[in-house]
Amino acid sequence: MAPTSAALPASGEREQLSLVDGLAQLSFAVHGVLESRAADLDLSVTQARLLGVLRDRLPTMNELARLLGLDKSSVTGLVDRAERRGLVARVPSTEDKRSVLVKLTDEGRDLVASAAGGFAAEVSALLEVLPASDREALAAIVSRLLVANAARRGLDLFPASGSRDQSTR
Amino acid sequence: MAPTSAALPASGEREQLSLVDGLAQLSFAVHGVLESRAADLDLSVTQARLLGVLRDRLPTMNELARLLGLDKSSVTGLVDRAERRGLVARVPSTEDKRSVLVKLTDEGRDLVASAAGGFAAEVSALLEVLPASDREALAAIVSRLLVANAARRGLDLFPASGSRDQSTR
DNA sequence: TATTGTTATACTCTATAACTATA
DNA sequence: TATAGTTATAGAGTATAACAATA
Repeated sequence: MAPTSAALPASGEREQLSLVDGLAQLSFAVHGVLESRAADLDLSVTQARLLGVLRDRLPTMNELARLLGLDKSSVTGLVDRAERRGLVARVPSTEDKRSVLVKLTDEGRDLVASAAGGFAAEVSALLEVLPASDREALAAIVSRLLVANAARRGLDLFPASGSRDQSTR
Repeated sequence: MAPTSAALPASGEREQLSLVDGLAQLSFAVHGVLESRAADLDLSVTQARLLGVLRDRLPTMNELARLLGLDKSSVTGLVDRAERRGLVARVPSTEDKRSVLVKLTDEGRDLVASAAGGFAAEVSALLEVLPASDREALAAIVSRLLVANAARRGLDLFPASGSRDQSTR
């Protein structure tokens, strides 16, 4: 189920990977790890993302839709299926009677911890072929890249640090 | 449609991104770029992958299934929809009358070139926030990482360089 | 009137199982 | 008998449009 080849980029003309092609292949590899670790727990990547988002948030359906980049009607079905499995629960909002909050159940929390652990272990294994100096340099550069782009788009890279939940108001 | 946050990893406790979390977020960012560039051309990521795989191959349905990591019945539908749009064509094999070869049409080739160009441009834009020295270091490290892991799994990172097509026999 | 969430509907993507035609 | 491909069927995931309840 894990896609092994990059497919779209890297038409394969050079003998050395370009940065764009390299990042594309790396991205597929990491995405494939996520896919297979989630599948081990009978989770799709989407369900895993849902649980991941809920780890440090108690969002409304609407906020969830924005966090996941989906239409609200898609989130209805997504949460339906997760709720049917006992991984999340809908909680009526007291502030606004139209709203519904979505929270992780204990079972959901266990499952997402498990998935995150497996994911981290397998990505770490991928990285073991690199010398420690490369890993340190890579961490620093990737961090700079993400921070700079997040800043450029006015996003919060560390949502749960300062104020508690509901970050995207 | 592009997922902005990493969601699963990065529970958000540190003030500095770990390498695993960073790679996860980077992977989501790159995947999101692929998604949105493909969507611009009314392609799903799956359709884009199909076209990408076909750029330098003339595989049978069966080979295509292995290349994409899908069941052959899934590939039937995938190719059906692409064929209906005029992006690929089925060609009966002369060697084995059971087999069907799948090839890119001219229109499909144009479209995938367009998609690849847009993808490269947008990923390059993401990278522009980095100093050139970081980009060079990143390219070198990512390349080492991919080559080492490919070698560890006995894979061919440069399929179309030596022998022509049908690499995964 | 505007917003929140759900429902109805439709399409893509995916898999399993059964089938047809060839080998 | 085994392999290549398709079909039938089922389910997840997604979106658009229409709706009910609440603001």
